[in-house]
Amino acid sequence: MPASKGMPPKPEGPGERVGHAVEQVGQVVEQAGIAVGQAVDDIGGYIRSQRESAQVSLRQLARTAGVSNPYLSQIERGLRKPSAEILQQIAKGLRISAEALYVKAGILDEKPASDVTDAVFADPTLTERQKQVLLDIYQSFRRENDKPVVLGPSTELPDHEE
Amino acid sequence: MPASKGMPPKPEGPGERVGHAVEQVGQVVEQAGIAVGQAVDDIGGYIRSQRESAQVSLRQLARTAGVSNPYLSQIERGLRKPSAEILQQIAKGLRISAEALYVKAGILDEKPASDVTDAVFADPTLTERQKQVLLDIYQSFRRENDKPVVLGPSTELPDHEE
DNA sequence: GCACTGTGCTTGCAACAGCTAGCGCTCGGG
DNA sequence: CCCGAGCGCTAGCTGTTGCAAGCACAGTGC
Repeated sequence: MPASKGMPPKPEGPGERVGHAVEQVGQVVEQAGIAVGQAVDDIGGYIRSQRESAQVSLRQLARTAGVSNPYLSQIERGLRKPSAEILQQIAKGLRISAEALYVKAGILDEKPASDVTDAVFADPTLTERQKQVLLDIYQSFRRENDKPVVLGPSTELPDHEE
Repeated sequence: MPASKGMPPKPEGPGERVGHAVEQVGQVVEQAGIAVGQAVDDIGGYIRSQRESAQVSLRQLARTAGVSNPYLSQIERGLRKPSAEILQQIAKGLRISAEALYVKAGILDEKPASDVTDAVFADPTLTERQKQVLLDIYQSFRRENDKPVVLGPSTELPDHEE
């Protein structure tokens, strides 16, 4: 495999034997990359999965997050270890909480689990109607997540358009 | 004042007039340092005050925290900006929560005292974006409850009295 | 064919984080 | 006096982070 800049070459080699060899080398390299990513608690893979489920390109996220797109690419592939400030910016671009990324990056402990329904009912700052509305939305979100992946993008697209 | 390494020289100059001038220059320098520290939300000053109230020397804290003592000195004086990992180590040495230092450093928002927020963040059945949407609605409901006149007294006043 | 726009990635570099080696100073003991 | 232990800090160095410039590739329209 020749050293090429930019996109990796297509696996369509000139001959089948060469092509098979190229594919095997590529798999070894990919597995090494995955091992590196997992060694840092896979924050890069998590960012990529969030980005893909939001159907946003790497460049678009880099722009909304305010980081360079090569650097975001390196982060997603586990080649670099971003600071908390960068994670904060990426979270802003993904419209998720920075805390979620901090937990994945290992700089913040995951909060103990507690029940949303009980907490909403017990909250003294909400009216009863507001509690019901919140819980209706909560339940509909959970129903969406119980459905097959086919229904996932259809709910995500309206948010993406906003 | 000659350029000296290590500790600053004692203000006991050879003459009173010289001594007074040295003190005034020293105060100006100190005030400039304080301004720099405040520009980064005074995480350095906060660490120093925690260390002093624990009656621990800079070297002792550096040792228990596992960071170099010159670096801890620079952090306290606002000359360097520590990463979250270093803050985590310093928090361990001070026996305080890392979250407290993250908040001071500006990489973590101070948590609203709410069980609902915790519960939503911890819920494994929601995606990160759904969590954020739910919490945005929750916060806007609470803001509405701060202005009962807007939504009409018939729904708000009974709950408000409770 | 071409040019254009978009995609994700490579490469090299500057700035910064964090460290080591060492400084001057204070204090206490011999 | 000396020495040792402790104090906080300076200066120089190395490795890492985050970036800009640029690459190859894919898709679209003329």
